[in-house]
Amino acid sequence: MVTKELSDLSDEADLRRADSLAREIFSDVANKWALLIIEALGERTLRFSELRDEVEGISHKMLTQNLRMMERNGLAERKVHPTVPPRVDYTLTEPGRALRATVDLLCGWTHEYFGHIESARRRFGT
Amino acid sequence: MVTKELSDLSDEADLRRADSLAREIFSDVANKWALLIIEALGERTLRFSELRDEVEGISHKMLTQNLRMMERNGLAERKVHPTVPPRVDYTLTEPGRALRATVDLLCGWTHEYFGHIESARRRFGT
DNA sequence: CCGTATCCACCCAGATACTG
DNA sequence: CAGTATCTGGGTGGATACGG
Repeated sequence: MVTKELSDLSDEADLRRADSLAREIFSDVANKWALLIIEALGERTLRFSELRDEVEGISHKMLTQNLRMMERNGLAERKVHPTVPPRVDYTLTEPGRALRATVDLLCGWTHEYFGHIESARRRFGT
Repeated sequence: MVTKELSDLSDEADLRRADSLAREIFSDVANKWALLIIEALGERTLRFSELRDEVEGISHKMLTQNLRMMERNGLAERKVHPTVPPRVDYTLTEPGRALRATVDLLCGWTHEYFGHIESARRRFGT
């Protein structure tokens, strides 16, 4: 790394930066569309339009926006085929696949506790 | 269950309802504040004000809002002590603790891939 | 201390239209 | 087909105030 002379002060600064970066990553990832896209991609590679069909209810805009975010964070790889009509494929990278494992767990949880939640809501009064 | 005579049609209807319910639960849970609150609660039981301090940056409003949601879905239990000043304790229920296990994994992921993400961003150009 | 209600500024997401 | 830009309404969350 660069410029690491005054260890005490810069260590604290590093911690703060790391913290804020961690929170930023968390915010990026902990949102419904991102997680649904990751789940949709799974092991496959899909084109933009296939993803659009796969992730029910997502708009063109939200899809591109989240795909950019995922590319930026190195979660997905974007491969452009210079054909006509154009074709763009998206695939999860290794970090993306690791993240998907946790998303799978979340989906599993939803399935497992579906009944609990339904009845909890009834007790609560919808 | 009630009113289940015409099996074919109501089965389809059930699937649709189950699906929309699943998506609703997913949306409830897949949001940054909910996940951070769950993580903050952990095994402990905390009062409202302690949670407020623990979950950095959350507003009074967002905290109550998410806690209500979690109570409604049976993820957390709310215990009011009729003292003065009032005191309200929150604890994760069993479903909530199960969910926390997946959140822990997500946090672990963030920590593990921190470096990957940082460098991916540099490659991308911030 | 905890909860709710009101107000309002801001952001976000959808719609639309246009490029390559 | 995929991506970008612009516009706009409605939702969202912060601030504030007040009640239990």
